[in-house]
Amino acid sequence: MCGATFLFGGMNMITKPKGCHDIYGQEGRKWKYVEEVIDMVMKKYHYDYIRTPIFEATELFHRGVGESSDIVTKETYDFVDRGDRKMTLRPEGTAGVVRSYIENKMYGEASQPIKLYYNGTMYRYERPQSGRDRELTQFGVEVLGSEDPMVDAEVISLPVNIYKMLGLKQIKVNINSLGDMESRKRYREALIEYFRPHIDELCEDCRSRLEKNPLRILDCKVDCDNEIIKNAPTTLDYLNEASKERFDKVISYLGALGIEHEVNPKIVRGLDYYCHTVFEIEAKVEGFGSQNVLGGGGRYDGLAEQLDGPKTPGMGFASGLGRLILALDKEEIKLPIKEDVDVFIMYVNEDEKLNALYLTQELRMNGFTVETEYLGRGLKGQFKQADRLQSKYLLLLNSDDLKENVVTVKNNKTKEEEKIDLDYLIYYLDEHLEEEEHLHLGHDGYEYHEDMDDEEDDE
RNA sequence: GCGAAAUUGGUGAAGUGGUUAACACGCCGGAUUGUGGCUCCGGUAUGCAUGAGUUCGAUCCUCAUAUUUCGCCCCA
Repeated sequence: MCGATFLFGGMNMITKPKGCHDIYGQEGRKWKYVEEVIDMVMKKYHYDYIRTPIFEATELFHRGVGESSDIVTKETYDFVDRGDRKMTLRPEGTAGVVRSYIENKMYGEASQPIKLYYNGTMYRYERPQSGRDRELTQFGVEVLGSEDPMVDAEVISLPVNIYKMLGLKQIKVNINSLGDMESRKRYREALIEYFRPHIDELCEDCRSRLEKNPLRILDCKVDCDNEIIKNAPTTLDYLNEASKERFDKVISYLGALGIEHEVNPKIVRGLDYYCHTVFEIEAKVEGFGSQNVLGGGGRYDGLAEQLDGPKTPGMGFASGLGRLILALDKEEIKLPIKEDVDVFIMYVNEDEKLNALYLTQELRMNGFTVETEYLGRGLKGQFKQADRLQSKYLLLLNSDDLKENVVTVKNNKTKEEEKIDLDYLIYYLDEHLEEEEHLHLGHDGYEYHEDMDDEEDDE
């Protein structure tokens, strides 16, 4: 009694860190399901799973992601370890994967290009709000070693197809090209020249962006209706011939894949390593909030070299799992999550309990999902519990029956029950549960939603 | 980093400067001594985010802190 008061009333309860979440129960099942779909699609696209450390040397992110991005300059979780090494919890996935590619000399592997996918937590010290957490889960891919524009199209199609497969409908793909390094540099200079005379007409934030990251002025929300921004030169005006051709190919390949998209010159992306193709996928569903970018990515042909690796073209995307699930919720998409139990084993006395324990293991080892009683409840309570778990069959153990090597098996839907010989039990359950499976098959499993192939033109 | 709102049991919530803080759901028990899901009856134990202040007295008023939510910034 005192203990309870002490624990719950007296002390400050320890809570989860700001901007983090405990995911469990129905929410946990949703995450698990979505991750299963991701794994399945990645397998079909033949991407290899990679798992890199959650923390890396701080320098990796400064050299990789870039000094001008906010993510690195003021949003990282940094710490010094006991050996005085400067470490950082990864704020994004690409830098670590490319580091691993170089360190493990994957460029030397026989099978090229290297196609990798990851799914893991990232950390950013930000002010939390809807769709933005300090610990976030992202899945994504990196393709290293091919500069074929087809790769760009494939990488864009991947998240789009995952979203569609999950049933998401209201999404929009924005795509743009920054051009190669030369185009990008020329554009940046032109942009500064263009904005400099108008600097006083822009908002305060934009003034500070001018030298540091002028591309970002383009998607300023304060000034988005400002004529100066509307009339600013776009990246596309500054593409050289080769870059322009390349971009046209990406667009045409996307068309071949049936991926609806819009060329939006305002998409510039925040991370320094991008060149050529950049894209973002927005959730357009009502009431989603301001953090509506589900995923994005682009090409980063210079990154490997910047990290002291061989010059290697790269293309990737990252998508926020939390935001994806938020979008699924907002579109009220029911995921086919199965959580029901095949068999609930009921018992009352100690002798029956021993048999229950044995049978529980036996059935589990034979592939059934089995639950039993752990709290010493009476039969009434056990029936209730079995219903809560939506158990398909009930096993009632009875000392007298056990002497004759039989148990009562009750179909919890039809309420029919019969006594089954223990030696025959597994065969019996197998047969009866299989019938149930057939009924479910239409609703379960992964299937394309009808609108997957026929796109409407509502743009 | 800046701005706004919120925080009442296991859950959803109503409410008040003053003896026992509604109601509902859930859970546990009983009616039904080993066949439940309906119904009826009872129970759910010093619970109003944390800390300080004002007051004879605070869940309520004030301040601080934490967390959550929403927006800015930025991003997935």
